[in-house]
Formats: sequence, structure tokens, C-alpha cells
Amino acid sequence: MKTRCENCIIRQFNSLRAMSKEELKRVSDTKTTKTVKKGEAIFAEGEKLNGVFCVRDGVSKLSKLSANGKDQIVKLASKGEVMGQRSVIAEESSNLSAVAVSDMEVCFIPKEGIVDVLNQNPNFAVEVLRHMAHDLREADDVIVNMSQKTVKQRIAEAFLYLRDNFGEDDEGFLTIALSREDISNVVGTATESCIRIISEFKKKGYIRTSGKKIGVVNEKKLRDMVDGF
Amino acid sequence: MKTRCENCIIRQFNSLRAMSKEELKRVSDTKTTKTVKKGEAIFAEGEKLNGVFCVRDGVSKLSKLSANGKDQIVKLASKGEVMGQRSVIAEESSNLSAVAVSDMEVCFIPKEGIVDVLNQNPNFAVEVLRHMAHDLREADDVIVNMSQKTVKQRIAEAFLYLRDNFGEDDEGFLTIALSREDISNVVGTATESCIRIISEFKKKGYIRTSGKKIGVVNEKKLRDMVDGF
DNA sequence: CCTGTAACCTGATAAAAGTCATTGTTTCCC
DNA sequence: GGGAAACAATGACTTTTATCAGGTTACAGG
Repeated sequence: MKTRCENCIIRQFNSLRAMSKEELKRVSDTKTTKTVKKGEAIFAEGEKLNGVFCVRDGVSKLSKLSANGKDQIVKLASKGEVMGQRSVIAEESSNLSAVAVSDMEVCFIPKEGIVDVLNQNPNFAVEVLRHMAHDLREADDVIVNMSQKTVKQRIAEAFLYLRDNFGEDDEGFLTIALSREDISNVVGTATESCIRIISEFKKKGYIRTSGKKIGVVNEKKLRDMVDGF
Repeated sequence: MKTRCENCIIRQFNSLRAMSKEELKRVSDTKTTKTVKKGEAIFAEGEKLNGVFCVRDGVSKLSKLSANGKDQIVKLASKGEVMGQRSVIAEESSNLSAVAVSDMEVCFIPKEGIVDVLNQNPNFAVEVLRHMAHDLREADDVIVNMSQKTVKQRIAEAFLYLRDNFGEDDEGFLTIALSREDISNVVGTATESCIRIISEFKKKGYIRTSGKKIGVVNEKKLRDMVDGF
């Protein structure tokens, strides 16, 4: 029987379909699981990782501390996503820290298993490579957005992104409820500016809020804003 | 005898040391070489690449057009660097365009050769993977810089970067003479803002100029500026 | 239920950066 | 070598964004 975690490996490393049954079994046997409470760290910037973490449930923010003391959130990882591959593959300490945004369940896979398969199974290596190529493209896109779009555009885009990638609950609110500060750390702006723009969007009827929950109301207006109209 | 281009493959894909002699020979035999004049395009955004380009001489800018019509330069590639791997590996059309910043000599390596070796030689795949992991880390750093540093800091950093990575000529000017517009496209700002800041740095004695050439005078001051002092 | 802390919100102000207009300066091509 | 075109520089002005300084609300823990 397949464990849930085998499924989660498969999903992210999409690709881990490229592992043989035996390889998958072997790697999967070395995994351990743990729960992480909201706000707790999974690993810190600069830490040496002895393996990768795979998200079973919940969401984690991957961020990097900048010189001015602010965190920049580079990525949000949810169910099925793997964290720490970059560092394990490059054999460097982590350039990012991972903190739980909600209560989480993660599994840990020691690097030996991964590295062995990488070195022996070219299909697997190529699939991981393909995945990383994709991440790199996304990173390029983020760079362009950060440097060429206004804060307003980036916030509008963030809401659409959160909806498209993590969905909404039955009341139409975003599934991931980020704090205003987290949102500002995603788009790279001051918290006050972020709050102001959220108020403006609300006033204009593009979004609605309930506590910290946010719901997209007028997708088209947000999309137009992102595209500069 | 080793061709110059074999050397250039080896340098970038560092790593292509992981290719066997025969593999290297085979791939190298399929390469073609061409010269590109300053300002000419090597490939365009959205174009489907049938292979990778390896820089033999000169410098190319890799940029992406943003919605507002400005180019964002994501990377500068010089001697020994390979362009287009990401797209070839992900089997996607290019997300970037490549334009020569100076007269160049590049060689083209059809993708078939590369892909074959990737699929057969795990060492090679892992080395390429490692290289891409490194690029990804750099991209993360750029994201943080773009979102958390001021234009002034980013320009100061750009000068130091250009000096450290491409060197200076015998008069102490940066080897790569980018136009003011290119510099502003690297740091993601308006050309006028860029010029103004260059004037300010010059007035303060941090740098000196001669035509479009720029020389670093006071490294420490620039470094301090980058670090927020 | 009270209380304190953290999160959220708002206004006033200042700083940073972009835009538009104009002029000076190279460069390069005929 | 002269003239056009691209590039560089600067001033005046506007917009965007950050910062500081206060508020209010929500909510967990005693």
C-alpha cells in the first residue's frame, strides 16, 4: 500500500514517477514525520540541511532576511511541495528559512536516499532538473514583477495568485489567511502601505474582508490593475 | 586537440567534466560558431530554442520585457557562460531574450546532444542540476535586493558586481561599458534616476567616468552604501 | 470578565523615485 | 568633417512609497 507520503513525494518531484518502485520504497522507508504548529520554524536561514522536507498538510513560508531587517517571502509551500532541495543538491546551507503559516504536518527525507537515486537514475535527475528549471523561470518572473510593477499591482497579483494556487473556502475567502505583515513581506513593501492598499481595494469593491480573511470580489478589476490599466 | 569551445563548455557546465571524453567529443562535433555584432539579438523572448549558446567572447544581456514596455536585465553572460539551458531542459520556449552588449563570438550546440548525455550520464545531470541550484539561489538574492534595497543601493551594488565579475581595464574603468539605459534596466529603475545617481556618486567621489566608461574609486563607500550605512 | 498584547488601521509628513521637457554631448555614418 | 541620431545630463514637477505617531479592534490567558 502506498503511504500518503509517497504520494506527496510523487506530486512535487512530479517526476518521482521516474523512481523505480524499489527506489521509492527505499527512500520512503527512511522518512520521518512531524507536526509543526503555526509560527514555528522548520528550518532557519544558514542552517545545514540533512535532507528535504515534504509538506503533507498546511502551508509554510520560505523567506530570506534582508539587510534592513525585513523578511522577504520568496515562496509559499503547500501540500505536496518539497522544501530544501536546492540546498541539498548544491550542498550548501540553506539560503532561506521556513516557518509554518498554519499548523502543519511535514515529513523529512534524509538526503542520502535522495542523492543516491540522483546519482544512479538519470531519469530522476532529469526530472528534478526540469522542476528546478521551472522554479528558475518563476524566479525570473518575480524579479521582473518586483522591479517593474507598483506595490498596488503586486498586491493585486498576490491575491489572484493566492486564490489560483491555494483556492478559496466555501464562503469565498482565500484558503490561506496571511497576516497583513506576511502579505507585505510577499510583495516587498511596508506593512502600512499594504494595509492602506487593502483598504482601498475594499472601498472600491475589488475584495472583501472578514477579520484577517480576504475574498476576491472583482477578479477582472484586479487583473486589469496587474496589467497596468 | 581541444577546441576553444570544448573549454568553454567545460567552464560553465563546470561540471561538463562529468562528461566522458567520447561524449564531449560527440557533442562538440555538432557545434557551430557565429559572430554577433553589438546590439544584435542572439535569441528572442518566446522563441523556441533548438540548443544552447555558449559565449566564447564578448558579453550578452539576458532580459525580459515587462508589461510596461521596459526591459529588465536578469543576467549578463560573458566568456564561458551558457545561455538557453533552462529553456532546453524545461522544453519550453525561452522566457528571456539575449542581445549582444559588445561584439561577440558564440557557439551553438544542438539540444539533442545535450539531452542524450543528460539522459545517459547521471553525473552530468547532477552537475547541471547543481549549477541550476546555484542560479536559483542567486535569483532569490536578486529578488530580495530588488524588493528591499533602494535604487541607490542597487546601483552601487551593480558597479561592484560589474567590477568583481568582469574586471577593469588598465585605466581602472569597468571592462563592461553598459549604457546608462542598460544599467537602469539591470537595477530596475528609470534611466533619468539612474543618471542622477551616477552624477551624485561622481560628485561624492565614489566613482569616476569618462564617456560611458565608469571606474570605481571608493569601494568602501560603495560597499557601505549597499549595506545601508 | 478583565487585561494585555498583537494585529490592524489611519493621518500627517517626508523621502524616494518616476515623468516630462529641454539642453548638451558623443558617436557614427555618409 | 559635418550632421543626424543616439546617448547623457539636469531642472521642475508629480506620484508613489516609507516612516512616524498615534489610534482601534480582536483575542488569548489569567
